[in-house]
Amino acid sequence: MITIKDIAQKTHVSIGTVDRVLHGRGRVAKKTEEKILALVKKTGYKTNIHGRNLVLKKTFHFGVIMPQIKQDSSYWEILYNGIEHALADLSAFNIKAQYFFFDKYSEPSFKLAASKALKSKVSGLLIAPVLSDACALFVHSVPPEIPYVYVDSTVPGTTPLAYIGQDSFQSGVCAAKLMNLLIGAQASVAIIRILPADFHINERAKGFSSFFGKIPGVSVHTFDAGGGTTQPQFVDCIASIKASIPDCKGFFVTNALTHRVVNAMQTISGEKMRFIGYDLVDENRRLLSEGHIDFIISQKTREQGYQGIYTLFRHLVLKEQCAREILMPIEIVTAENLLYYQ
Amino acid sequence: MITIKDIAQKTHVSIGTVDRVLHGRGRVAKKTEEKILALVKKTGYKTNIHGRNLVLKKTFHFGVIMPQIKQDSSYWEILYNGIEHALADLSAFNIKAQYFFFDKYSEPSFKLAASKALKSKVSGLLIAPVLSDACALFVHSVPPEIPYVYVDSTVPGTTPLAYIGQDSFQSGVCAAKLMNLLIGAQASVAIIRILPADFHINERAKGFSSFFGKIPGVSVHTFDAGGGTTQPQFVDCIASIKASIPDCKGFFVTNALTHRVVNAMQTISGEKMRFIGYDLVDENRRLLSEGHIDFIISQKTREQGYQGIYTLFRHLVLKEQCAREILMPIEIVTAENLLYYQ
DNA sequence: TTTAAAAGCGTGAACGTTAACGCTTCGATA
DNA sequence: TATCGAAGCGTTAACGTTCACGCTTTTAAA
Repeated sequence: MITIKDIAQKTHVSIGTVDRVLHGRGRVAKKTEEKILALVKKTGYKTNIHGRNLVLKKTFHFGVIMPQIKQDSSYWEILYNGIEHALADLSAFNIKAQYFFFDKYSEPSFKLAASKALKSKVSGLLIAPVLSDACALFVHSVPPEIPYVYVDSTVPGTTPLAYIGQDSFQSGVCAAKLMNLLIGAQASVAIIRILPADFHINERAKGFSSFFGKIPGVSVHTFDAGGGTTQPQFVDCIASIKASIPDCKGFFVTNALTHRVVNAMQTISGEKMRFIGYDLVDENRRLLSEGHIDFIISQKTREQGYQGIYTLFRHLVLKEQCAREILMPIEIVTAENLLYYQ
Repeated sequence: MITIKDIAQKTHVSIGTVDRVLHGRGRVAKKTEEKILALVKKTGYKTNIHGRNLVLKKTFHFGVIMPQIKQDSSYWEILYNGIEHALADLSAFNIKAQYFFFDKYSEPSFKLAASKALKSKVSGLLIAPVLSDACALFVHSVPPEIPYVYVDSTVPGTTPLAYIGQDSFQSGVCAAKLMNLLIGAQASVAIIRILPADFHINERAKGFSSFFGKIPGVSVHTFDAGGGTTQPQFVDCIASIKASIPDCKGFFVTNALTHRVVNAMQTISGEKMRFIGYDLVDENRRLLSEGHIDFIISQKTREQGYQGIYTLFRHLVLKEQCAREILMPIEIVTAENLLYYQ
């Protein structure tokens, strides 16, 4: 392995000079600098991470700004687990994560969490920008030396270090293909959007509809339901939806609250219905394994958290380049392969 | 962070003594040793990986014993990619992999590769034991200080450090569920086992059959085809299979050679057939995206390679405990979500 | 020409761990 | 009573990198 010492010897300077060049700390003659950089390039010198970490023994503070873990049926716990897993894998390096949770239905709550994060002198940020407007405002106040990575969604007009997410539209297409297999070529199917509908929810619904646009025998109806209502109210809502399309054979629920729709449906009628929904939260897992949900589309939320932290690590600790966009596979989960997801 | 120096100071000995205790190099009084170990436990001392690696600057040689990359329609290239990816992620550590490829249809070839691996003084082995008998024989000659990890399959009666693989039976069950959706409740379906059939191939077929055992309307027929034959011969073979079950609506091919069956079928008749097969090799990807294959079951082969190397790393470099068995998810891939798999 | 500042570069200590080497002390054997 | 070896422990250099500090040389201003 080639070291700073090697570079120094071959260019007839000291390691201090090489170090200054490598870190752009100036105070080096142009000719010397060029000579050194040329050799660095030629030899493919890469700084030894152990030497560096030993002397820097610097603790990196990563700030994580995300919704409260228990929101969306504890969907966010999956992201949290992925983050913690990455931190464990990187325990050889001194990395500390500090969480700043917010209420995904409250912009002030986001602002509070975000400003707290900035104040605690983090060296990088991992953000789940579900409140995109508030987030856009916030990231413009983030100093340029602090990189931020988005998971789950992205925010137009901002410049994150990376975005790690999903192709929501295509996941809807994928769900539609499966639904088509389940209900056949002649039927009606309902899309349930749980309010408040965010970017993903709309994209998923669009993707789903677009697939059936090519299947003339199937008609798609889109409905909205209030996710925050009590279960009796929710049941009423679902009941009226069902009443409005008598030949409905399947439901596509565009977020993790799939289980609420299924449970509501079970109290309404014993009729066999097909359900496709999102995210492997506990209640959905149960209904899937018992055969009440047919398919769950999973977006590798855990992996998103893992990759998010790893991206910050690569950039800040290893000082490496990293991909600007990582799109996660659209995972199809059913009773028969559920066991091996987590 | 607590260091050896801290331990030494608090126990009133030198760092040399602490080091000897930590490495069991003896030459330490029992009382001193106990005192040190107690403090180590109490403080939760963990050796700093950077300090260690700096001084040891030891290069770890991992040996990889696996089939030739191009066998099974280049299936093994996927494993190879996963291995290389892990090595890249671990480039901060001095790890070199040396590959020992063998012909999966030749035991002597395996023996040759394996003995070469042993001779090159590797500190750990990653083995794809597709030739399980030859492998069983071999691993008994591996000195106990050299750990070995299995990927793809395992070998009964041996003691690997870990096994990273798949639940073949359940993947067959999963395939059957999808096939059932594709062909409906009244039909015949064929299982094609490509010879020579290995452990996985048989398990997949069994899992598939077991699912349809509960569906009286569907009859399952199992056939063997020679994978090594020329394409005209192969076409004849498939043609005779088709002729023997006139109401056959779907084919389940138990390995990566799915594309050969599909291609053969296309030359025989234009009739619409359903296909479910294994592994995302290039030719299968193409047929999947063009709609000629309905589903591909993928076993995260890439991830297996990655995890295999990472397990050796954790054990040899970090000296950490690791899981004895890692089972990969059974991934369902179809035209609509293919794009995001690699 | 003298003086001061700036440019350019080298030195050395520190980070935590490892392991070879060497120094005491003590009991046993000659 | 010497001599020897073993037991027990400490010392030290080395790994590669970083950066504060200080030294010499050049340049510019007085």
